[in-house]
Amino acid sequence: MFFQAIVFKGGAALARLAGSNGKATAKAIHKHSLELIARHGFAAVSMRMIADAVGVQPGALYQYHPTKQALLLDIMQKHLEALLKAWAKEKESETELPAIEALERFARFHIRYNIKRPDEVFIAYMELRSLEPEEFKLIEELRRQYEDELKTIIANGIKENSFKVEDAHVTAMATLAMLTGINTWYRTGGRLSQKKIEDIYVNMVLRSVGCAKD
Amino acid sequence: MFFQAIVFKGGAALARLAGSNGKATAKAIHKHSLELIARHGFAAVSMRMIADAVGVQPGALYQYHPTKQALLLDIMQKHLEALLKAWAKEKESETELPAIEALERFARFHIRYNIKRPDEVFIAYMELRSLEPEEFKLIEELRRQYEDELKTIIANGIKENSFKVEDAHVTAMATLAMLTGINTWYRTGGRLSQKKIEDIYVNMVLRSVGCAKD
DNA sequence: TAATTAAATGAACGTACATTCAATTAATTG
DNA sequence: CAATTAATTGAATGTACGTTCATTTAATTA
Repeated sequence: MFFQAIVFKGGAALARLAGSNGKATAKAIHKHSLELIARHGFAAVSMRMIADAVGVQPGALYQYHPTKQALLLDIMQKHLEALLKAWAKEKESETELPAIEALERFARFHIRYNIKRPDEVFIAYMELRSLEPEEFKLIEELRRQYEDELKTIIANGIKENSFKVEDAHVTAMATLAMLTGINTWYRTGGRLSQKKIEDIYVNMVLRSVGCAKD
Repeated sequence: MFFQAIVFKGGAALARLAGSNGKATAKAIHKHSLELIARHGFAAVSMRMIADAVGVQPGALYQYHPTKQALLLDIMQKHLEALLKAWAKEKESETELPAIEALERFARFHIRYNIKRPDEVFIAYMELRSLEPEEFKLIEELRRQYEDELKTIIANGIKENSFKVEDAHVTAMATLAMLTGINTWYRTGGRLSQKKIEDIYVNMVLRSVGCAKD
């Protein structure tokens, strides 16, 4: 007993001496698993890899999430809820905008938000298949809520005769795919400024619904 | 020896009796791994799962691909090469089309081709990260070739003054993202016919480059 | 400070993984 | 049909996986 207590120093303390953090805060786990899962995919990331990145033993992770899957669900859910909340806040400034301006505002919001959180966006789209049916339903519902925001804007534009569009749902899906696709090629410090890219996309979106800006 | 030969019947024969195929043709392996990888992701699919689907023992797969990764590379490479070949054939009918018509032709081709091969498209996009750097370069080069086809069409449209577009590259990326995104929501037998969907998207694409059709 | 609760460790469990290989079976060829 | 080559099996190898847990360490509370 006595000897053991002296000889086997606490692993966290040793890890800290070796440069690791050794503090498995929920925030640190979230941050590191986000990066690892975005880079390698959920199935290719092990709890050991996450633990290493956090600077902790694998077992410590189970203080925060009961399973590996629960960790993934947490990442996706937090992302989508934050996205919805951010959009709700954006909306509340001016509630009754004409459809054209509402669409532009949505497009700019979506681009900015997604460019700032490429890992979350990628995971929320790519790892749906790693969820259990029940978890999947939960995430799909949040995603649907967000898509509905755009669908409503487009439907309003049709009603107002601002947009010449055949189908609000298909148009919303096409628009979202286009906007979200920025993440596949955009890198900070590239040829074009973020503002410039934003303008190009907004222009394309507005034109594609039949209301050219220029 | 003698007894063994009688008692332990060839596994392939037994599998065949049990309803499985037991013939690991390259085609069968390709087909089943395509489906499995598209559904579960490369990292989540084991050689055992593929072997089961084909109706064969895992070891038999190694007659056709030296590693699991080589199998993935084969799927992606075959897909992109077939895509490029199909587009080359589509082009050869009428070589010097006006940019507007060339863009419409490309859009329709892309939609049709991708809707017919959702698994290949999904894998070629999603599993890039599962490749080694050298393999990645190979696939990226094929993808770049395809993207360049659209970029050239758009650049020609700018030269001809048919398109009002700020940046050929960004416009090409945005257009491809929009078109490819159909696969995320399209299901055969849905509310809209394939022709209708095609028309809606072509309309949006043409409008987005500043040349409305109607 | 003492008692209590929370967090982290290190080692282990059983399972599944990609891959290999000698032996067997099937297919091809002369 | 005999000889040869190719394909497949079944079993094994070593590794890594998610998760558990008694024990130790740290943090909180009284």
